[in-house]
Amino acid sequence: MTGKTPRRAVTIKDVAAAANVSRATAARALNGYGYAGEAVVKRVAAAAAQLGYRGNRVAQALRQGQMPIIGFVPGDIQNPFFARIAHDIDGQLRGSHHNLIIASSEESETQEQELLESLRTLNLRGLIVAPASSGENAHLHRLVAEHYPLVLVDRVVPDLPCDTVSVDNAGGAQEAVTYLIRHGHRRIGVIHDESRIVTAQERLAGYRKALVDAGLPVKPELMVVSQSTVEHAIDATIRLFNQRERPTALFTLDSLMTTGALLGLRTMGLQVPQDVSLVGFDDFAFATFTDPQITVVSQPVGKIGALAVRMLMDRISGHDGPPRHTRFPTKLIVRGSVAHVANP
Amino acid sequence: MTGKTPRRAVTIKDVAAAANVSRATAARALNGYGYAGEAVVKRVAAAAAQLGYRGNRVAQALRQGQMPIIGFVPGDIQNPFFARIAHDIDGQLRGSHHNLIIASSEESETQEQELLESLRTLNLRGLIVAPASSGENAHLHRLVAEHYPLVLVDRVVPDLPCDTVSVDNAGGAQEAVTYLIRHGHRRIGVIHDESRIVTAQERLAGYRKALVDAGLPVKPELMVVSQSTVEHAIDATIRLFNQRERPTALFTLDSLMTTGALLGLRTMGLQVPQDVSLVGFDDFAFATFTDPQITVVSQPVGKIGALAVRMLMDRISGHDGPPRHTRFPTKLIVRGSVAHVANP
DNA sequence: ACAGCATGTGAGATCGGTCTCCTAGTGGTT
DNA sequence: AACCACTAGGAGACCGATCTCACATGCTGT
Repeated sequence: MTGKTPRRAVTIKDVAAAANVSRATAARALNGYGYAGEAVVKRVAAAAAQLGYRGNRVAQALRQGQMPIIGFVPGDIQNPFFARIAHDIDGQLRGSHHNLIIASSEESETQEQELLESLRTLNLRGLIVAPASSGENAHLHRLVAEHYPLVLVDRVVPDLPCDTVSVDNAGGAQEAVTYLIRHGHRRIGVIHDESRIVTAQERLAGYRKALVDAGLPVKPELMVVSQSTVEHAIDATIRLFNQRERPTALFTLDSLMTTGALLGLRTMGLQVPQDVSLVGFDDFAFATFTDPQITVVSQPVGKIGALAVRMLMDRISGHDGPPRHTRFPTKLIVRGSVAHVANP
Repeated sequence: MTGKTPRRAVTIKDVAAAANVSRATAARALNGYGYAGEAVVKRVAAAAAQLGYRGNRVAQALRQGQMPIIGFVPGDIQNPFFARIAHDIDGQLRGSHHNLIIASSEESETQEQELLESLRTLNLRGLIVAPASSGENAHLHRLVAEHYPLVLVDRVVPDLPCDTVSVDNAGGAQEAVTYLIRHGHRRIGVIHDESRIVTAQERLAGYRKALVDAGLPVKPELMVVSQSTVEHAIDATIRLFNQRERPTALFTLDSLMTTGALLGLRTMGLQVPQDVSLVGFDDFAFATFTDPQITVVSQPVGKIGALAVRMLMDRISGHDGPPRHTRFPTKLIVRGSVAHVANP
């Protein structure tokens, strides 16, 4: 060990020289295409093994026009929902000799744009994106226009002609709120975020529809805005329940907000479900951990990543049909956080 | 829209042609090195903007020998601890024009090997790894021997000469168990995994040391093995507490096991801290969520990723000193899950 | 007027593979 | 003996960007 080996990788040229053949022949022998004599194949393989040849995927990618990599741009990798999807994508990809590159947009539109731009120039095979915004999204439209393989997960952008995998947010929310109404609740609060994010919009729409269908008024004072973090949700909950006429029930739009609501209610000394009934969108590990356990709208998280990959691979291998949209149904999981209230 | 635009990217050749200069000049104008006339620079810039030129990072990478990407190989991206670190790495990397590629080893040694092999051939700038095993790790040794920039996080491999960022697992565990001993506990159970993973080994060593230092026996029947999942930890807890002479306290080696222990104890009808005192390694969102809140050994998670990136960047930019090892101290966060017991 | 220098630009090599095209040798057929 | 089919392997183009080198200006100083 002389200490500083300047780390020069073994190239196919080295292998060819060692096996005493040309680069072309070495490549043929290693990759098993075209004609290659048995003796030569053996010699080349031996030389490659001996030198520890590993090929250079960058060079291969340049020649072939793309990298055997697909990109995933979630809203936030720390969100267990996206972590799970990332995990599933990774699993589904394994074996197809593709790597996964994860780059979180941190729910920032501009960051998302930069990331997509950056990933595009890497010549990835395709992208799976959960767009941070439902707004303009010119960058996504551009990708689609270029026929760049793209699948949207969780968040659907209206009018963007590409494959999507999502869940029935409106339906799930509607079911949850209807369930509360059936238990006699009339003043049902909701914590939602500013709803640049499509899923939040859809869930809020479901909340509205449930009320309207039941002939109940949609009251602005029952709808408080919060960012999707535990801390902000705590504040929002306290604001909501500090009103003169309190809600008797609360619906939260994602698991972080559900957590925040729970903590906020506890801070205020309000008991679930005696004082307040609670239903949250999105099941989460600790919903069964509390006392009482929380009633939630659960999404089939485990199916989303796998299906997205299948759709993407389909596109990559040339499928050129019209955009396909899959919406998984949600399921109301009844636990113990909702109580009946009497109506005067 | 004819429908099928075969997506041919704009190359520098196109830009050069449009600006009526040579490729070399176009490159100079765009990258601002060497001489370039003002008028030409403008013309080229205009042409590039007009055509939507974006450069091809694969080609650049081939020419320059490496990709502006660093890789992160965590044990499990679904583990909030690693998700947080991934998030921090990403943040720290942003602005230095590097992308992050995350590829989870799923705690499998062979998968880790394949991933590293695969990432190596992508000519990444460097790697941040949390090795799945403390065993042989020939693949890691090979990387180090090749002077491939490598930083280990969370899990230190003995004798591997590379930079590491970890926490004081032994010390933290020792502090936790000593804390239990001071509260009068003599039969202290521990749930640990098979400990291929270094952190688990170190934490278990801390448990042992605390007992030995206090002159207490280390009893095998108080140490149960469980995989690091909630489900397995529930089983392990039940096994542990089904013994004739029950432990009065329990120490768990990570947050998933703490969760499992809590659920297991609840199933058995045992109250924390009245029947059993509990301390967990690693703080987690829901430790403050339970009643009582859980006393834990917390790690400075937020510092690990950022420091790892700084160390890695340092190596990438040529630093060639001896391996540096940072161990962050842990902190015992006292909440309400430990009670005093009287000793006969 | 001409050397000497700073400046601007193009031709072509290069990175490490892949792949097309071409040549050469072998064996079989007529 | 002439021809063809087929196998084996080499030469060199190519992917897209960068960079060295050479060349062509125009300007200054003597």
